[in-house]
Amino acid sequence: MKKSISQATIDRLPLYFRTLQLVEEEEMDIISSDELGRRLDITPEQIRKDLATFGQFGRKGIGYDVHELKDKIGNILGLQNGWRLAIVGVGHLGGALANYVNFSSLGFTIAALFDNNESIIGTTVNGLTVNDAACMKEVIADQEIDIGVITVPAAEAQAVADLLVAAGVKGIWNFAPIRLTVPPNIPLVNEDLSIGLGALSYHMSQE
Amino acid sequence: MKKSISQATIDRLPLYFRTLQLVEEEEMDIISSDELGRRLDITPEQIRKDLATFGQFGRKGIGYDVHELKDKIGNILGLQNGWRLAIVGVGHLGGALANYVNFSSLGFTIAALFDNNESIIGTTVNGLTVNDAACMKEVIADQEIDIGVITVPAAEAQAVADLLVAAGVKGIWNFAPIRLTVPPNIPLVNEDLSIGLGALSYHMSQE
DNA sequence: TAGATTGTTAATCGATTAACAATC
DNA sequence: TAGATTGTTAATCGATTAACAATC
Repeated sequence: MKKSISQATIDRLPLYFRTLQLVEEEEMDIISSDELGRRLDITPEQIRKDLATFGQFGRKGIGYDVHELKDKIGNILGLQNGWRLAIVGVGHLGGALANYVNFSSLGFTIAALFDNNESIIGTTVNGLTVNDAACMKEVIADQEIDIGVITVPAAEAQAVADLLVAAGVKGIWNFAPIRLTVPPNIPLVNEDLSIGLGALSYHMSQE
Repeated sequence: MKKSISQATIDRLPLYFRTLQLVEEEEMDIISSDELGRRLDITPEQIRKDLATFGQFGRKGIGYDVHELKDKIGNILGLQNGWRLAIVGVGHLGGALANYVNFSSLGFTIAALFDNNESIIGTTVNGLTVNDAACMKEVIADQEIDIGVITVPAAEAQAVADLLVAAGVKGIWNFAPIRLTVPPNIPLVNEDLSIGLGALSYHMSQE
């Protein structure tokens, strides 16, 4: 299972997947690495190299079957698992994510919300009632949650991560701007907005 | 001006900056690359290499002056410019960003909001009145906006980018899941949530 | 002096790009 | 057959890691 695929390759797969979804809606049946690359600003060689990591998906002289390639990439990414998410911290960002529609097109379901603020617990966001964070263990088991999304302040994030791991989530998506420590078998992805904004500022200063 | 610093290095600078801010609050005056690396899960060699790209900031046998290094990195990132942001698209995500507090600690100011939805125009979010997107050019000039933040649906994102560029913004931070085309002198950073979520799903599927 | 730690050069590792045979 | 396009190997490029002299 440990084939050591480069993170750069993995990070491009969702882009391929999303573009293939769009291409599918345009009712194209075949696409070349050239056309896919043109749409994503990625070289066709790079795309063929990425795909070759996982097998042979195309036909020489023809290109790739759009439906088939989309499904294959979806399977590589594990989207068929239909992962269920719980958002911990229903502030502005957590609330926005609870309403984010693009998740469902990738096969994810937001299935539970948590907060520890009395004035937020019990309210309804996008059809889901906000649970008391104290009930995390039961609700996560009950709702068969796979992924914990952390949108609490940095100071509380590690404690929330610990609770989520104890409750049995299989992965963590962290929006708090802090390094978390989790067991090595629990994948963790950090979404750090200050990196992008900082990089933008840097490039704007170079002109 | 084109020294071609690696993007990987640039992306780590905001992490260094933020950690130095925290260390400063702890009233530490000196920090070693070892300690900084421990806090960020980055090797000390990597940190010294990154910093060496921009000059000599430390003292052999001693370490780095926390205040001085923080200021130097802030200047490299251009944070002293006090960039002013405008958010276009005050839906859930745009609204969340408008309320996001971490921006100000990096020296950014959210100075204008835009939408084209009649029922949102004129409302107040975090103390700012939402402007009609039709007035973008005047408001952006008036408010001296530097950065346009795009939080509209993918289908509208390119048109918004064109408007922002025409209005004179110096950089674009794009949250719409689509590749935008902007003039080469306008830095563009894409914030694509499906990459992180896709990568998380991939890693969870490998266990 | 001994210990600590930087800045920098050299070595290694890994990712991207180029080239092209295979083949539809 | 001629043109198109993949899959894969080789070449290049760039980033990280290791090592260590300089020096506080």
